[in-house]
Amino acid sequence: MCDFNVMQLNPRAELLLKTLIERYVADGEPVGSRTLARYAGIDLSPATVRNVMVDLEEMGLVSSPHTSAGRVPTQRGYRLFVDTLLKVRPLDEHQARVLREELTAHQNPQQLIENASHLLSEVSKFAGIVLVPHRDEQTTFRHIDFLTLSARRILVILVTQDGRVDNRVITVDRDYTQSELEQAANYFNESYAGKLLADVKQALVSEMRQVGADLQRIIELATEMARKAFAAEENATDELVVSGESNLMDIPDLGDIKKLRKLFDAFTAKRDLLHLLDQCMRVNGIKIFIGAESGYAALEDCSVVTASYSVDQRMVGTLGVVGPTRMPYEHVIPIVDLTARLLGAALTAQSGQQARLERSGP
Amino acid sequence: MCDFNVMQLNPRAELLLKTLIERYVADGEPVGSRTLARYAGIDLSPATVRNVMVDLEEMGLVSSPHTSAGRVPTQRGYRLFVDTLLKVRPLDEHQARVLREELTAHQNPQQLIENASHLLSEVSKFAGIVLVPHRDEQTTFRHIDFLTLSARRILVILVTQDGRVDNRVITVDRDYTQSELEQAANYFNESYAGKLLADVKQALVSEMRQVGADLQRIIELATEMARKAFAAEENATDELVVSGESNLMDIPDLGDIKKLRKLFDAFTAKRDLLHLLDQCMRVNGIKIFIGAESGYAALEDCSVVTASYSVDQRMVGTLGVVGPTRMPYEHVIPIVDLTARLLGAALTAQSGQQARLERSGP
DNA sequence: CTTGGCACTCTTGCCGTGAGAGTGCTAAAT
DNA sequence: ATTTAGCACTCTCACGGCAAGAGTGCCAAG
Repeated sequence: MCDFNVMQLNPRAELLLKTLIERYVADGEPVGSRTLARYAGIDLSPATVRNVMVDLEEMGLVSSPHTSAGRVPTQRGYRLFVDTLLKVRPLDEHQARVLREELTAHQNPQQLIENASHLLSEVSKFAGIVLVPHRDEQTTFRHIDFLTLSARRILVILVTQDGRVDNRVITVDRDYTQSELEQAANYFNESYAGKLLADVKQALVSEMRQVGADLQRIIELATEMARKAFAAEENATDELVVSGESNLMDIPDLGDIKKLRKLFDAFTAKRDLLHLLDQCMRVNGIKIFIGAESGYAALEDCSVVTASYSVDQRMVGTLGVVGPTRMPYEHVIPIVDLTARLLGAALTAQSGQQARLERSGP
Repeated sequence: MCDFNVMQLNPRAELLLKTLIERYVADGEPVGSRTLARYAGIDLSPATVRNVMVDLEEMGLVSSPHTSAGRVPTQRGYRLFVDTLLKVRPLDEHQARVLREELTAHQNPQQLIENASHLLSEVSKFAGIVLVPHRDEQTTFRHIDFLTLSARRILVILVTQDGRVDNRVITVDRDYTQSELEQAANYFNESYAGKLLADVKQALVSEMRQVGADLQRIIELATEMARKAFAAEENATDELVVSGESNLMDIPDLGDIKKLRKLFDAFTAKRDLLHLLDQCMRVNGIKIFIGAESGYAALEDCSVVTASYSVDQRMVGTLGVVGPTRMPYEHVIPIVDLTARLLGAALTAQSGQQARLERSGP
């Protein structure tokens, strides 16, 4: 009869829904027809407003907790609101300055990521999350070091082009001298610097057959270790940096300790969040998950506002804010948006400078 | 009149206090004279028990929340309990095995630390914490790498003897070629491997004056960078790894969201916890802070059970469990104790193997 | 020193009540 | 046809009283 996806509201109903959500987001209390009439700035009697309310209720945009309470927005109501009614406020100049000052290129990637997460939570007053996908396809090899820790345990330090440092211990089948290891590292660093990690692996496989006997030993060694190091790299869960979780404890909407607990467990487990953010990677611009839309039980009373950030026009990660469904979207959206831009810019500045340096280098 | 520190309880009072605490820890409800009489396994009437209770109450060991509730232990009651009445149960064999299997030497130090923290929370069902002090005096230099990220930003990778890898970006005053940087790194690695970080710094200062002109440049460069890297290292807050915070949300004693919030903020801020754990470093064996004894407001309704762990007979860090004051101490203590031993052993095994390896090395 | 008895206190849950808020409906007004 | 006023109705919430239950404190007897 009436298709919800293309449902049309008359301007008055829109205005009322909009102010209803604004009021509800502001005080967290069901809003009645009288207050709504007053705040909408329209000259209507409460009775008329009530008539509109039953329409909105039929459309599933609002609901009343009980007979004699006001109305609250439903999930679908929020959805329509953010999709069509929301006017994003320009970001408060003070907050914008804080973000701009803190997210400068004078930090290494890890620091930048953590900073972005921290700032998201600080400025939004909710929890900030930043996803850093570690993908072979996207990372280029820069430098490797092998250090013996004990008899057959070797510390491998892997540096990628963008300055990320990763290290892990691998166990090998026989003893190697430090000088063997150094030769292997040198070989790696000279042959493969600047190549994609994936290509490095490829190359290693084919090289195994072609190379002369003198190099054979070193390559063999390097391959064994690199295979292990890279294999681990491949399986490594993407990194998720979460900040300001405890902000969520002040939110009365999540007052129920059990909900909070589920949410915190989700932050610890990270799996669901990773998956969610991963989906956002493809989308350009802001993406908003309201309540259960995310599909994860732990987030059912939350909304997640995300944006992807790009380095050199290439999307490399996602960041966002997790807060209660009743959050000031018009406020949170520009925060997430600006943070994504700034983080992207800061990371781009680094990789850009670096690329330039290498093109003109020796 | 009566000195609380040397107060003597007759055996019966001791027994009653002990069972009172055991009961209270078990159900979290004030225990009355009737139940107490029953559980103490002693043949006394409730009335007699009540008489003892007033004595204990006068000594400040128990208190009643209101007239017609049973008694609950006070902080001082817990203190006396853990000091003199507590019989530590041997650790459940299953749990002990889990710990032993997980804390093996086949992990790098970072992994070991995180694992220990995770296990502490997993097994105790409270929050686990591990302090990893980064101290120049205790860390020995192993290896350094310099990589240019962009014009004047250099990525310094510092590896310490125990396999910890640290990296940071430093900004320098003029451009350096990669080969200059390599020379500098080589100089460092050959001259200072195995020395204490503190000594390395010392040496650098004096060396500046003695060295010939050809090396001068490199040393100058190296010094500049190392000074920055080490300076940062010095200021770096010690590392604190916290796990299983969300376990605390299930504890009804901390039901008050505000308390929980304070506690979580403490985990994030880490400052107070660091300080507390730092104090424990000096003490051998288990140390227990009950309620406000720690002196930090955030921990006022918590107890902290800690133990230091040692590498090669030298205490290098502290670990422990944060939980409600009403916790099963006899259960938590052996967990913390064993974890500290195992972590120490695992770390020692690595450094030991390594020391042996180096002595016999080239 | 221990015990039984008893009055007393305090919490907890329950119920009813009344005020307040807001609705839904209907009939009148525009 | 839309808007409005009026009114009965419903539901929540806070309050107070009340009875049951638990446990104490004290006293006097064993």
